[in-house]
Amino acid sequence: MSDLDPHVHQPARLRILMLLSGVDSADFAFLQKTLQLTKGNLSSHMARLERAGYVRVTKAFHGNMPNTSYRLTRLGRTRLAAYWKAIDEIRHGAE
Amino acid sequence: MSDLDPHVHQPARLRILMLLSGVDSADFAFLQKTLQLTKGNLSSHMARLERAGYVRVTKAFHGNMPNTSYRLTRLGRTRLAAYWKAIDEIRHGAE
DNA sequence: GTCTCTGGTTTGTGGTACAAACTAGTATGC
DNA sequence: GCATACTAGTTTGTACCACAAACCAGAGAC
Repeated sequence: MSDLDPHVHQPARLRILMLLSGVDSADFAFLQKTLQLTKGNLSSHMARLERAGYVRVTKAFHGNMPNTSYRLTRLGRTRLAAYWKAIDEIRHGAE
Repeated sequence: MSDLDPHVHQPARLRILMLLSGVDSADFAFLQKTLQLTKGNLSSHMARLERAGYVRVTKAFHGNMPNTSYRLTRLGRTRLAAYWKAIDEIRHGAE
């Protein structure tokens, strides 16, 4: 009975992870705009995902402007897949 | 973008609702045993689901022993279905 | 200069999941 | 009958966490 990873099982983070799983990399502004999260909220979710090792953060400057971008790690990808598997088990009664 | 109902989007409650969706009615002891929750935890989840109108509680006596049983309401059933729909949207990028 | 905008992080608060402690009553020794 | 243990739950306390508001720092506009 594989349990639902609490890092993934949270609406905002699930969306973040799904988005990242399709784009190779995305920056803070893009994530905030597409997911409609407040900056503070997004910031703390990303910090959490980073601490958990699910995303890698890259801070750089575009011209003079700071820019933070995120990419899913292999671990993050694995855990996301495992999450969907666990969801399917709950949904379809697998053991 | 239908959001994930927080009453449903919680591991224990999701399991409870899925279990109830398949059995017409189940009592406290059965839920506790099959879902491996502590009594306190199960009690508060059920109280929450009742307050939300997702389950109906029936208290009765079996012989001399008190017995509390739960059944999914129509609302609960609807919301559970909506939850899976919302999950699918996140999973498959529907709008 | 100073005002405002971009790009975030830190802080405070309210809500909540959880288990431990408790309550209420029932069966079981002895 | 009196205590001991078990059934069937509920209440309470704690620790965590999601969220937004407030904050910080630099950049461009005027």
